[in-house]
Formats: sequence, C-alpha cells, structure tokens
Amino acid sequence: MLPKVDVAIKKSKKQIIVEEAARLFREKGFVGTTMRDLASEVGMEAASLYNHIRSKDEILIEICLSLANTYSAKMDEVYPSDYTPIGKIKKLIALHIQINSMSSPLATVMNDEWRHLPEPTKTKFLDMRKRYEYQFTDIIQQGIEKGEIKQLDPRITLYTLLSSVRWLQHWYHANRELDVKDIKDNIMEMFLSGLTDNQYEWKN
Amino acid sequence: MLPKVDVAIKKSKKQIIVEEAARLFREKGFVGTTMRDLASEVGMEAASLYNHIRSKDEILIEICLSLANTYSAKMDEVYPSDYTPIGKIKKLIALHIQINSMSSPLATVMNDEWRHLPEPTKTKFLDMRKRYEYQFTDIIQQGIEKGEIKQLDPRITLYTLLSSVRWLQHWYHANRELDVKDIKDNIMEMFLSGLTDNQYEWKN
DNA sequence: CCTACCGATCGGTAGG
DNA sequence: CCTACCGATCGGTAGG
Repeated sequence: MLPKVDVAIKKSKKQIIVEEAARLFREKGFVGTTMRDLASEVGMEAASLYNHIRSKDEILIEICLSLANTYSAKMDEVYPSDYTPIGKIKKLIALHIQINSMSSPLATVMNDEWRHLPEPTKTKFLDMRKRYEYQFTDIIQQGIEKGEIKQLDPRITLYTLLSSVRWLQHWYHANRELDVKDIKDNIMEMFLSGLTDNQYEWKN
Repeated sequence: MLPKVDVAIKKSKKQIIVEEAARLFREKGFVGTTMRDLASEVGMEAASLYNHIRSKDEILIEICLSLANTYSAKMDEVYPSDYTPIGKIKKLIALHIQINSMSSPLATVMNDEWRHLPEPTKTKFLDMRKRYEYQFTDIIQQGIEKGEIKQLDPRITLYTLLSSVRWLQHWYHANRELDVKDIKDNIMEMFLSGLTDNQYEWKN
C-alpha cells in the first residue's frame, strides 16, 4: 500500500512540473526557459527537478507526443466512420478549436516548439503529423468527389483550415467574454458558407 | 567619394547578416541561434559580426519593425481608401498571402519571435499590431453594417482571417508547384463564399 | 529535496 | 576582420 501512495505522489509532482513547464515554454519558448526558471516556479532547486524528470527534453517530448496522440486517436475514430466528409471535417475542426482554446499552453507548445524535439522523437512526431494530414486531405478529397465541397485544392484547403484556428491558443485565455460555442459557430459558418451573403457579388 | 563607397559596402554586409540571421531564426528560433552559428554561416568569426551590428537583439528589432512597417503602411493606404469593405479585406489578405509566401524567413521571424524583442521595442511593436488589428476590425464592422458581410463577430473573423494564411510561411518554400495566384484564388474563394456549394445543407 | 559544483557555451569586449 | 578572452549562465551530476 505504501509504495502505491509514493508512486501516486511522485506522478502528481511530475504532472505539476510538466504543466508549469508548458506555461513557461509558451511564454518564453523552450530554449528561452531555464531549468532554474522552472524550479523556482514549482518551488524547488533546479537540481531537485531531476528526481521527477529525466531531462528538459523529456518534458517537451511528453507534451508534444501526448497531444499528437490525442489528435491521432480522434482521426482514427473519425476517418473510417459513417459521417459524410463535411461531417468529419466538422468533428475534426471542433477538436482543434477545443484543444486550442481550452487545453491551454499544451497546444502552443506542441505547435511552436516541436522543432526542438530531440531525435528520434522529432521524426516520429513529424511522421504522425504527416499521417494525420494525409488522412485529413483524403477526407477533403472525398468531399470534393461527392460534390459536397467545391473544386478547391485539397492541400490549400487543409492547411488553411488547420491554420485558421491557431489564434485561439494565444487569445482565449485573456478574453473570456466569448465562449467556445460562439467561437465554433462563427468559424464553422465562415468556412462552410463564407463571409458574404450569397447574393453579394464579390468577384472582380 | 571614398567614404560613400565604404558606407555602401558596410550596409550591404549588414543586409547579408540580417537575412542569414532571419533564416537561422526561422530554423532554430531566436534564442536557439547563436552568434557563432550566424558568424560561420556568413563566413567570419563571431566577434567580427559586431563591426556590422550592435547586438543580437538589434537584428531581431530590424526584422520585426521593418515588416511591421510594411503592414502598417499598407493599412494606412487601404483603410481610408474608396474600396468597399470587402475590397479592402481582399487587398489586405492579398498582402498577407504575398508576404507569408514570398518574403521568406522574415514573416516567420516576426510572427514567432517578436516576444523576444527587448523593451521598449516590444511595447512599440505590440502597439503597432494593436492599431493594425483595430483598423482591420473596423473594416469588418463596416462590412457588416453595409450588409456586405454576414453577422459574424468581427474579432473572431479578423483573427481567423489573419491566422489562416500563416501556414504559407512554413510551406511554400518547399513546394513550388502551386503559384501564389492559385493559392490566393483558393483562399479568397474559401473565405468569401465558403467550402460548400450553396445548395448543400450543412447545418445539423 | 538540497548544497556544491561540473564542463560547455553563451553574448559580447579589448586590442590590434 | 581576427585572436584572446570575459563574466554569466546553461543543463545536468555527485553525494548526501
């Protein structure tokens, strides 16, 4: 019984360290954050951190891979499902919006600091991302073939979609007036039927 | 005459250093790039760099402010112009697409590394950005009031628009098959009239 | 979890 | 533009 409790306490401390690290990495970047910064934030000496984590790199690995797994798991659920392509895209974008606006610093760290991952983790991470993007592109392609989506370049469409919700990670935490549902509704409306009313002639 | 030539040569070398620095900052981040990295890339010793630049910070300041000025100048031209709100938005988005897809590492550095600017430049930079965003939001608001743009939240719309073209900075240089015009056409189409054909019922 | 400390490396300067 | 070098600070270890 006692060892179990010990393990539980240790795990919890590690979680605190990783979460605080994510906050600092978002604020100052991975390279710009020192182990002494992190230590003072969690209330210990820098050397003591190493009783809970193996290295600074390990923290980044943990953050990036756990979030990458969340995305991959959702994709593996949605991709082979019975939703229409548009339905699948809506499910996936909803996940991106939710993660970027709620799961706080983790999303920023994965998005902005993955390039500092040590090998071979960096390659693994990029492979996961490549697979995710491939599946997403395929969904868009299917939507085009079914006539649900216009004749657009699937890759341009994919990257524009994924990119467009990233601002939430820098913004939401300072502005709580708008809730996630409003944001989601606005963004979905923009993407699915556009900025303009249909009768408006915008082409030059 | 001779001093003039001297000045010209010096300026040119400084430009080379700044451009190479931008490339390295994009690849490894501002903090992760050392003056020794930069020196070896431009073919001199680290100490020699300081004959051309005052500090590492100065390089970042130069990159961020020059690009911020480009955006502000365009805004000050477009904002009071006679275009309709949608016309103004198209002009501005076209600039963002062009800068993100062509002016290479500069855009990435401004977007991703501005938080490492020293004060008071950081405050100045953020003030410029705030003003830019305010003007852009106002254009969207006017579009809504004129009935050109749907009833969307202007800030959500703004951030989604600006965010959505950022992927170009990481992507375009490795993939030259698509030219800027195609990309622009696809993105404008997505934003202005949406992903779906109008007859398609996408709401749940 | 701390004290004490390490080798390496950082941005930058002195002096030529 | 280089050699020589600086004080500071980095991630991490030893040993308790």
